[in-house]
Amino acid sequence: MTKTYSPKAQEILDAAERHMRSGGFDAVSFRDLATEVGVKSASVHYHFPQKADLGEAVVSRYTEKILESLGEPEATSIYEVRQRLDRLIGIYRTALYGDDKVCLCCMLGSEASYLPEPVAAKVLSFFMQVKGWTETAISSGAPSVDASAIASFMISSLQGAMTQAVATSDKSHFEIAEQTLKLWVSNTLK
Amino acid sequence: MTKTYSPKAQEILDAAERHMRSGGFDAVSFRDLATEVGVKSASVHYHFPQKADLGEAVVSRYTEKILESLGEPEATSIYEVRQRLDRLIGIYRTALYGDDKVCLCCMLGSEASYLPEPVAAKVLSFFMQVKGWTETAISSGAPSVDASAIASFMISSLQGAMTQAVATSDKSHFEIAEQTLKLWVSNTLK
DNA sequence: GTCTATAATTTGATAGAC
DNA sequence: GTCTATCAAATTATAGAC
Repeated sequence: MTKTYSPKAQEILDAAERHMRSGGFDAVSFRDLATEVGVKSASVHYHFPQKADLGEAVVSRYTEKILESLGEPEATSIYEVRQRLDRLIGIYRTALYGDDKVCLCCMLGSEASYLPEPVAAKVLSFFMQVKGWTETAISSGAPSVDASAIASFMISSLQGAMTQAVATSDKSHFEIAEQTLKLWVSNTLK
Repeated sequence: MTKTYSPKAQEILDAAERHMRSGGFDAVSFRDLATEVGVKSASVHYHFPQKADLGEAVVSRYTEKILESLGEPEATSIYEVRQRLDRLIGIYRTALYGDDKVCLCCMLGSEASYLPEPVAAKVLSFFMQVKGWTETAISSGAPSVDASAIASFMISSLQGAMTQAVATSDKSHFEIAEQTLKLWVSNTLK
């Protein structure tokens, strides 16, 4: 079901994703994208007729990338659950440390009510899938805990830590969240 | 040091704040604001010549509102620390439940690198002041804990919970964060 | 796939009358 | 303080040639 894109379309998606992560949906313009990838804006419209199409494509591709790098969620022990949760943390860590930006759906999630409906739907889908992955990881290796609540809280904390880190140009907020969550998880899982 | 605004200027600030909370800085336009408050766009420019002026004013006023409603931070016991932290939680709760939107600096914080520099500075100031208030609340009533880390983590979690709640139209993410944080705080303060 | 050309709209912003 | 009038620039988007 994964759509494939030509190299140029991928360049466009890369640029669009960067801009959306910096300033939100309105921060991407067809002309700017075109200039950045070395074509004219009409060519960008050829690949993605409407801006909502572009938004959907960016979010879908992003969701696939993330789920792929998360890998299989199933765990067979509490030790493995912790390993899976470390992967989740790593996703956010990579986003923040790699680009000094908030992650895509952290940005677009805040703007949900402002987005074209199909884009908002993709953003919702991202959150459902990431939370689903996390729940599966927890409940498969630690069946007696409230996997849904733990997943929700971890995603909340990691996302907010990224936002605070970007807002203040101080990544220690993320370090604190990571440390605190790991300790909290090991006290919570049993 | 608090600037005062005419009733019309306040209406403009109210409308601008709403739009910024929905879709970020770019989601407010002078014409839309003007229509909403019943004047022409030139009149909005009279009150706030540049868009950055408007942004600064919105964030400054917001910061003052929040700090005023937080009240005095000093606590004389762990019980009082918990009361102060409940007020902090209440700020975010009110923002989410009152308007179904993320709080202002949650939105603008993510966009920090995209904002006009003076606006970004005001957003940074918001975070410093709210974190400072929280640190004072904790350290005054519970001197032996790491107030800075607790403050950072609470703000991260509350903000991320709001984002997740807005992105998924599901406020239970906030309820979970609130519950979890309260339990975590009572285990952490001693 | 990419281009030129262009349309229709919106944007931030200013000058000057009332 | 608000208005009319206007501007230059930027925006999304389309038609049609190559």
